[in-house]
Amino acid sequence: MPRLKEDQLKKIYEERKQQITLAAVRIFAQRGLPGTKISMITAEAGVSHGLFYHYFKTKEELFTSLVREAIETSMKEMDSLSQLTVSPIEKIKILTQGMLDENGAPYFMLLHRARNFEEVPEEVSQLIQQYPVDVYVKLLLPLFEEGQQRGEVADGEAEELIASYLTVLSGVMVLGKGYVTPQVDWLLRFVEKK
Amino acid sequence: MPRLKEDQLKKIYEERKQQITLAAVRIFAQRGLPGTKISMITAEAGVSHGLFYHYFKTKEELFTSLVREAIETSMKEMDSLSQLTVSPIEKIKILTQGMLDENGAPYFMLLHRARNFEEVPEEVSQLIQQYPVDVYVKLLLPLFEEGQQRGEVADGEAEELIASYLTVLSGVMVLGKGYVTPQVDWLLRFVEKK
Amino acid sequence: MPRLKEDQLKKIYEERKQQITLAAVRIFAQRGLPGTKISMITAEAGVSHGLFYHYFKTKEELFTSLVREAIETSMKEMDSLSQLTVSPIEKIKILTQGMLDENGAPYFMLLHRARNFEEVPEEVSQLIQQYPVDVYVKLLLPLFEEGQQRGEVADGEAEELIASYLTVLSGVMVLGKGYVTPQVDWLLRFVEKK
Amino acid sequence: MPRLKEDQLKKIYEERKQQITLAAVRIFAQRGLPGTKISMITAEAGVSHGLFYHYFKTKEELFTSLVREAIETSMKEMDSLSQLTVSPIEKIKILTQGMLDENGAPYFMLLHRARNFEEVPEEVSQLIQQYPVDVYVKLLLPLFEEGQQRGEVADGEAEELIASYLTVLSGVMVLGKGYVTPQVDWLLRFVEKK
DNA sequence: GATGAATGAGTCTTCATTCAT
DNA sequence: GATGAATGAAGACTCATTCAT
Repeated sequence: MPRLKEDQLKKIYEERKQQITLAAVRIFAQRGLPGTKISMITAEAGVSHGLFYHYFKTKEELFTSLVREAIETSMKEMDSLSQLTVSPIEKIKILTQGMLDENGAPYFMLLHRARNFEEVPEEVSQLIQQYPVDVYVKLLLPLFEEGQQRGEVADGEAEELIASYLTVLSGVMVLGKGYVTPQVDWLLRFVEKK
Repeated sequence: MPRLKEDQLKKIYEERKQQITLAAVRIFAQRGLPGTKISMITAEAGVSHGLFYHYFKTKEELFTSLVREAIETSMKEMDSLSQLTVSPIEKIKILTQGMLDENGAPYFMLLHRARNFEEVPEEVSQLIQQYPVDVYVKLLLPLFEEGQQRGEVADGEAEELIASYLTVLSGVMVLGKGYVTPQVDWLLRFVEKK
Repeated sequence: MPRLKEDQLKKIYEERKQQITLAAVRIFAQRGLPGTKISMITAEAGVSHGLFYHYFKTKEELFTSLVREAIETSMKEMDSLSQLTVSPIEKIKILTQGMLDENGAPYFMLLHRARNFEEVPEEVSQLIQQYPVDVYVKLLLPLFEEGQQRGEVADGEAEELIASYLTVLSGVMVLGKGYVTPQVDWLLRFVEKK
Repeated sequence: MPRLKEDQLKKIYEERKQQITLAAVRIFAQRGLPGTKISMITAEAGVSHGLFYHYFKTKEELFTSLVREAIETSMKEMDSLSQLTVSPIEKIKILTQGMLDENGAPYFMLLHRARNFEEVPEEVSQLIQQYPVDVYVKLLLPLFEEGQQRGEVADGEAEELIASYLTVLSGVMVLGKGYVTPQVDWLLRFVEKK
């Protein structure tokens, strides 16, 4: 029988896993799947490379689970906008700020990499196909349409407007250091009426 | 006719080199340096992998020379804007169109990869440091200032506006397939006055 | 265009492949799949470990193909007995000699390992299930029945006799060095009448 | 009652050790030394892998001690034949039955593996050299010679006959599942006179 | 005694690069 | 110039072993 309570073991397990996961997100985001070596992740996490395999089956498996997580998180965040009790344009502002947030960036970067570049595991390809940009567009459609009715959001084909705006936001997010991040208010020019 | 023969050989040499280079740009742009295998390049170019080394010393060397070329080309293009005899906002439109041009995209992608991600050869790091985004900003500054004076371009700190716009354009370019590419006129909202 | 004729390349390719294969058979037979390291095979074959992967996809793939080959060869050999124009007991003697033959032993050892021991690739398990000992028994049944009718072969349930004899022969073959190989005439006592 | 407690601990110790040992014999016999992972043994024994190292220093040490045990047991069994008060051929029958006994098989398999295959620890090699098949032959020689004198055992060079018979029995034993185990009476044909 | 987290040596495998032809 | 056989450094992954709890 173990001296350590099951709880304690569980806690250690989850903490270590989280620790490695966080390191992995950062490095995957920066270097991509083929550019990321296990040794980079474990060095960043401060553990031995052997421990990686105590927690994850393969590099690909971890990458895949991170992409899955990123999709879920981004869907949830966009969805949660509808709960807020502010005007549409305010919601769009919040969305914009959220997407430019430093902390979220690595996840978006991951998605970007999964979506466009590189050799990715089959499962990632499938996930990406299941959640094309279009899904986000549909999710945001009511918000933008309401904004148009209220005269807050620029007229025109709402779906294209949303898709274009998401492209811009994603692009900005993906670039990261080396580029100047535009002010939120400037970015909103793309969608504001007049 | 040894002369003729020499010319022919030279021509074949250049053609082959170009053939491999074009393949390399595409694949480097899509997969990055570590994600690109020599075999991918040579397969795409339709030659044996051994031949690669007749034309290039190493994978890194090719990557580096492509980055150098990309920098030169982009500098030249921006510079050439000043020769045109159209209004500032028109020039910015042309710039925008140029950057979104399909053909140019791979080069920009390459630059993007060199600028942000991945392990790159030392020489590439140096090139990138010599040509930060700021250099482009300075290059475009007269154009935007003139635009502001004429009331065509949005007010505000011109350098930040340029840098931000370049971020937006670069971001859009980098995303590629999987995202909706915004229309040029729509993108111009970011810099247009009113 | 290659300087070497396609034939020559093909020849080199086949020779090298054969060279590695032979080394592999010996070592797999002696050490089994998990006991065989790629470095052992390539050292025995006198090539670099990298070359192994020029000719084979994985260690498992090679093992599998060898098992397949072993099955085919053994089936063919038993089948070819029926072509001979000698008495049944003579054929059984030839079979016995053939199975004890040093050269064939590694292949049988391989089959034995695949049949009984060790972790083997899924495909090997399937092959082994498709070709149980029973298949050999059926193949030899006419031969033994004719022998019984002629009074050359011991009476009794022919199928069990064959199966038992194959067990004995396989066992002897599998043991190899460290044990005394029984004389063929002595082994024939198991099946000879009286 | 520290005394009682000590006894109990000792008992638990021995039981656990036995439990792991039994699991190890089975798996070593089936998979060989390199094919056996500590985790397989501990899973089979139903304990954590860490516990293995409370009872054994290394995998090799356990394997070696098992081989030693197998040698001792087999020597003892053959030796005990001479105590019996039955005819030589009866004794040979008992020997045969003993060797085919399911329970003993794993030990013989172990010996077989140690004798022929695989990478074994230096100490095992030495044990095997100290107890070649020849030792068993010498042990059984009086028995077979008596059998020949009585006309129960086939004529001929007794030592070769014994060695050959041991080969046959060992072979049958080693094959295990997948093969038909011959009946004892049928195997005796090999040594019986007539 | 017992557990499982942690480590690192050893293998498998990939792939950039060289080189004989 | 062109090819593909050959090499070996580097990276992914496994697993025996240690050790804190």
